[in-house]
Amino acid sequence: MDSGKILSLGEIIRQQRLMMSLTQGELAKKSGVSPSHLGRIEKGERFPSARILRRIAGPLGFDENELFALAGYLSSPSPGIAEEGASYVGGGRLDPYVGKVLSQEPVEVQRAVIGVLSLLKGIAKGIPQERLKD
Amino acid sequence: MDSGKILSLGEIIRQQRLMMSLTQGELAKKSGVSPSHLGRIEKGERFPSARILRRIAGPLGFDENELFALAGYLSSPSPGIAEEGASYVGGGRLDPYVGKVLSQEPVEVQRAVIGVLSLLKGIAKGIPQERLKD
DNA sequence: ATTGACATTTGCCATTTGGCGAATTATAAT
DNA sequence: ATTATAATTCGCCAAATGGCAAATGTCAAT
Repeated sequence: MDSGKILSLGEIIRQQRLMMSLTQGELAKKSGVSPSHLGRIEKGERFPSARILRRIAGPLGFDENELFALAGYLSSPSPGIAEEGASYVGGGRLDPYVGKVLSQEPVEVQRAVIGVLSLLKGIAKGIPQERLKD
Repeated sequence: MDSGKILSLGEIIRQQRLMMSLTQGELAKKSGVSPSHLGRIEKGERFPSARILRRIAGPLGFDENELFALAGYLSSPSPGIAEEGASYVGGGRLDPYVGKVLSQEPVEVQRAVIGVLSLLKGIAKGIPQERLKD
């Protein structure tokens, strides 16, 4: 292997598998992915889907986010944190009281509430601004 | 919308799109994903690959990790939101999606949600238990 | 009612993924 | 050298994804 060469995902996966002293067959057993598919992934003949990546991450000792980033499915983690900050620009933060009240409800109810809110927003859109002042 | 039903990924995506006041065509332009594919995803006729999720996450205001977790591609939700969720633990857990949607709203709207919740509870009280099972 | 613009859905098909089973290669034992 | 076993690769095809173009639905204006 050429040390100056950027490794493809398949090469990284093969390298890591060998580091873990696993054959393709053993990794297949541990991950539930077929040996032939693993071989093709390593050779670059197939590109693994997210479902496959998730299955091989554990046995290969990868963090899922890391492997998804290597595959190009996720942006690199540190910009993600920046984005997270940006995603709160509008309202900023969640009202603590609202969060507390909702967290005591089942998930179905929490999401139902969001559905109703969405509906109300749609309806509120159709109300002229003058009427809103009444 | 059936309040007793867990939302599918497609339903979440549609809901979020409507929350952002986007048509499928507008989201298509912003994300580079075809309108027909978006429609099928929302209707549950197709399941989005990781590549598609990555492209729609930004325009829909999702954190990538969060959307991947909703799709079942990643096992852990976004750590940031999980931490925030933990700080509101009053006995339950706040759904990450719900927390995200609400944190984008002004505080007045967030607190209006409590009224909506009370309303739903009041309505549920007035419905005989047999009717709730339908 | 019709018409036009816009939004959504559907038909179709090219491409890609993923697994079964067979073929080939590699390795160890004799 | 041969033989047996393990490991990897290859042929093939079903299933799923994703986009183009057409069809259908919705809504507002006339």
